[in-house]
Parts: sequence; C-alpha cells; structure tokens
Amino acid sequence: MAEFPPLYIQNSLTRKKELFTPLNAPYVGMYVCGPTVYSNVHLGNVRTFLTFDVAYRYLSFLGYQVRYVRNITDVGHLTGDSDDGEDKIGKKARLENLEPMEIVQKYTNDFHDVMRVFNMKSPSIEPSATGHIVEQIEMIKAIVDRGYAYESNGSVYFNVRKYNEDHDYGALSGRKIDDLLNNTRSLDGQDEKNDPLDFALWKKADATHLMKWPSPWSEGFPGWHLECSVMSTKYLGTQFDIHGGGMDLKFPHHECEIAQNTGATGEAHSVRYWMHGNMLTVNGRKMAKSEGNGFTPEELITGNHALLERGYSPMTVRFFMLQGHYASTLDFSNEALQAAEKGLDRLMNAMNSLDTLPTAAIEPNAEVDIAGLGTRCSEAMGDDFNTPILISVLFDAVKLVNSIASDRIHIDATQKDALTTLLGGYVHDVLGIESEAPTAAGSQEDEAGALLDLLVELRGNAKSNKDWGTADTIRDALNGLGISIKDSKDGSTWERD
RNA sequence: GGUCCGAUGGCCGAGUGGCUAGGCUCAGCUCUGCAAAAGCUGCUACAGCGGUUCGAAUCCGCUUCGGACCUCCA
Repeated sequence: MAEFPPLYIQNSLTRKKELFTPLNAPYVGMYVCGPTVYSNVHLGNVRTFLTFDVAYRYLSFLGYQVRYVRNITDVGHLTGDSDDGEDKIGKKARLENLEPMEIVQKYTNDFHDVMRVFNMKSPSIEPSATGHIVEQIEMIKAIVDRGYAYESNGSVYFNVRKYNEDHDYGALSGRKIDDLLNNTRSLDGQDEKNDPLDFALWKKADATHLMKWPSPWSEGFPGWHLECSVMSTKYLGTQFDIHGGGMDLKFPHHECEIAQNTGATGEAHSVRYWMHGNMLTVNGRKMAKSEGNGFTPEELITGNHALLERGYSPMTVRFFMLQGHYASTLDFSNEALQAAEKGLDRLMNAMNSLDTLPTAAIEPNAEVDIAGLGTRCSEAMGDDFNTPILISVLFDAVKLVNSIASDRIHIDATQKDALTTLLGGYVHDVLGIESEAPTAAGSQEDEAGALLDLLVELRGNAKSNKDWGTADTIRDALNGLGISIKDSKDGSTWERD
C-alpha cells in the first residue's frame, strides 16, 4: 500500500476532507443503504450504488480487505410518517395481488439484474431486514433500557428530546432540534407519540396487516431506521469505517441511525466516515418516481422513454456518471450521454490497441513517464474518489497510446507492460469499465470475424492494385452493416460501431 | 417559513488565492488515393455588483436565479 498516495474522504459528519485511516487495517468495513424492494430501481438509484461500487473497488485496489455490507429493505418502510402509514411492501403486495415476499423476491431479482448490467460488484454481505427481526427487537430493548424510548399502545417510539439532552440529535444533518420542532408539519394520527419529533422503533400492526412478528410490545413490525443500525452493528461492529448512502437519506434516516446506535450503547458516533452521494437530476430537478422523471435501466437501454432520444448502453451511462464527481449533482441529458458515448469509444479503442502496440528495441522516447501517469491517477482517486480527474489523466494515456500506435512515440517492452497494467487497473478494476461484447454467440462471432478479415484483406489487395472502385465498394458495404474500416500505414483493421 | 447547497466557455463537467483540467461540438492543418481513425493548432469561460489582496473563478458581503432537505425518497 505504501506506493499509493494517501486517501482523503469528504466526511459528511465533520464537513471536512479527512485522511482515511481504517480502524483495523488492512480491514475496512463499509455499510451502504440498499434499496427498498417494492418497485424497480431507476437511474438515480443506480448512481448512488455506482458511487460506492467505485469506492469499494478503489479501496480493494489499494490492497484493503473490504467487507462491504449493503442491505435489502424488505419491511418497515412506511409510505408516510403518520400512524396510518402503510408498509411499502405490504401496499405493493395488495396492489399486485401477491404475497409480500413475492414482491420482495421480484424486485430483489430486478435490483440484482440491474447491478449486474452496470457491472457493479456484489457486496460481501447483503442482509435483509426481515432476516434480522430478533436483533431489531433486542436493540429496541437496549434503547428502552437506557431510557431513550417508550412504549405507547403497543408501539415503541424513540424519545428524541430525552436523547438530545445527553447527545446531539442533528449532528449529521446540521439541524437544531428547536428548528425541527417549529417546522414540523402537523400530521394526522400522531397521537401515540409524546412528541412529533419522535420516530417509531416498533409499530403495532392492525388485523389486516400482512407482515408482522411477535414482540414484547405487540404483533407488529420494526421501524425503517432500525434495520440499518442493527445490521451494520451485527456485521461490522459498533464502530466501523465508512457508511454511505444517498444525500436524501441524511435526514432523517441516517440521523436516526446514529441516535439509535448511540442510544443503544451509550457510545458516541459509531461511524468514522459518512459519505453521501448526490442526486441525479433531470432538467435541474431530482430524478424521483413521484416527479415522473425517472426511468428504468431497461428503458434507458432501449430508448423507450419520452426523455430519451434513443437508447444508451450501460457502460456509456456508467462512464457518463463517472465523469462527474459523486458529491455534485449531475444533470442527465441526451447531449451529455452522446458526448460520453464518443469519449468512451475513444477510450476503449485505445484499450483494444494495447495488445498490438509496437515496441522499439532502440531509442524509446525519454519523455514517456508511465509511472508519472500512475501517480496522477492515484492522486486523483486519493482526493475523495475524484473520478473526473482520473478520467482526464486516462485520456492523456489514451493520447500516448494512439501516438505509439501510429509510430510517433516509441516505448520499450517494459514500458508497454507498465502502460497495459496501468490502464487495465484503472479502467477495468477501479472504474469498472469493460468493453461491451457483441451480442452474437461466440462461434458465430468467430466466423463473422474471419469473414471480415478476409474482406479487409481483399480490399487491401484492391488498394495495392489502385482498384479504388472495388476498395470503396467493400468499405461502403461494411459501413452499411455498422462496421468501420480504419486504414493506417501498416494495413487496415475493422471494428463494429 | 427554516436549514443547507449550487450558478464555470457552444454542451457536459473538474478545479478553491498566482500555474493547460478533461470529454463532446466547431474551424484549420498533417497524414491518406478519397474518407474514417489518429496527431497538431485555434475557439480561453468562471451569474451580477461591491470589498479584501501585489494578485480572486477561487476568500468576504449583498443581489438575482436554481436546487436539495425539513414527509417516503439513492
């Protein structure tokens, strides 16, 4: 690890960029709030998971052994904060006429498909809320024992005011409890709570409720915020390194999480670095289902959506998102996607030409500095995972590769290896960018490739005979099939558009 | 209403006191039978007003516009 520059992370809790020092190097614990599986994920969700996928990849790249925990929320997420708020899963089950666990399975499968399509690494552990009901009940007991929660009509609520006397409720989100109180809207059906600020740890279920479990207080279900406190503690301990999630979870979800953990143990902040990914916007507004401006990855790929001029590949979208920093809002537009598509194409062409790069036995250019490129790459990532800067350095490498390929610059075999390792490491391992394989099956692809090679060879012969008509006929016909020909001094090559 | 954040060239998007971000687009040139690809060159911007400073896109103040959170949200 010594050869890499230090890693700095913007910590939402302290609002400072801090040197990252793991609690127990070389181990790193990272918890990320996963999806509530009651509907298809949209592109905005994808952005957050991409942010932490890259963090996971880079930490691993640095040599850390990362335990990456990302939960599945399959119970407890209510449609509103009032007492008659319905569980999102239960509601969807009613609407789709399915068992709640069928809903959970259906959308969990969808989520995993999407993660795969965008080349996200699987987390080390993917726990679900329903699998940890016992632990959640235990944590509620601990919080009650410490006096920070109370029972009311079979439900249990967290006592925010009492907690705030001993600790700082609002430390993460920068809120003052009195401001919160003054600005809390009056919601119906909050009679059970002593204070509008209090939030549910356990909710008593009515007779029609589909998902419920026995507890010391009632047949019911856990509150939404509780699962993350419980599962992060169970798999990463009461203190761990990184906690991530979307910006919109900062309050109240993460604030409540801190309160629960602190309330249950008496120990202050259990998370050392809080990271929050910013929102994907459309025409300046947050992409959200309620706005009707969200689209699913499938719509994105097919282009079958009013906002999309045409389809874009998952890698194009991945690359597009990585060209912005995770902490900034990123505005979606067709123009930006198309620009990213071309840029990615240029990057991947350079990657593909690495194998055939010529190496000169003599006089490699002195100014070629592969190690320097590598330093700039790791410095960029070390500065709060600054992928846009990393990509700008990678394009310098692309320029170098192209110059070598066209004999303008010479390198030796050692430098070629270093360049190949560098690009492979940052493009594939860190950024998770892969070439998008043609859809054709392998053997057919081989056959087609052989035919294309033959056509290119025939065209080469025609060119040698200055038979431009034949040469252009072949080129134009292939262009019509979506295959372009590139001529160079050493001959011609083909590639699919 | 409260809290916080943002405004960068034709477009997207980094950068936070002096030094070329990068990608895409556009124009010219080189190479090439032509084209494509590639390379080179050019287009050199920081919402407005005021202040601090030898020097500000970058710090401070005000103004305008936009957004997020405060309710479920990645």
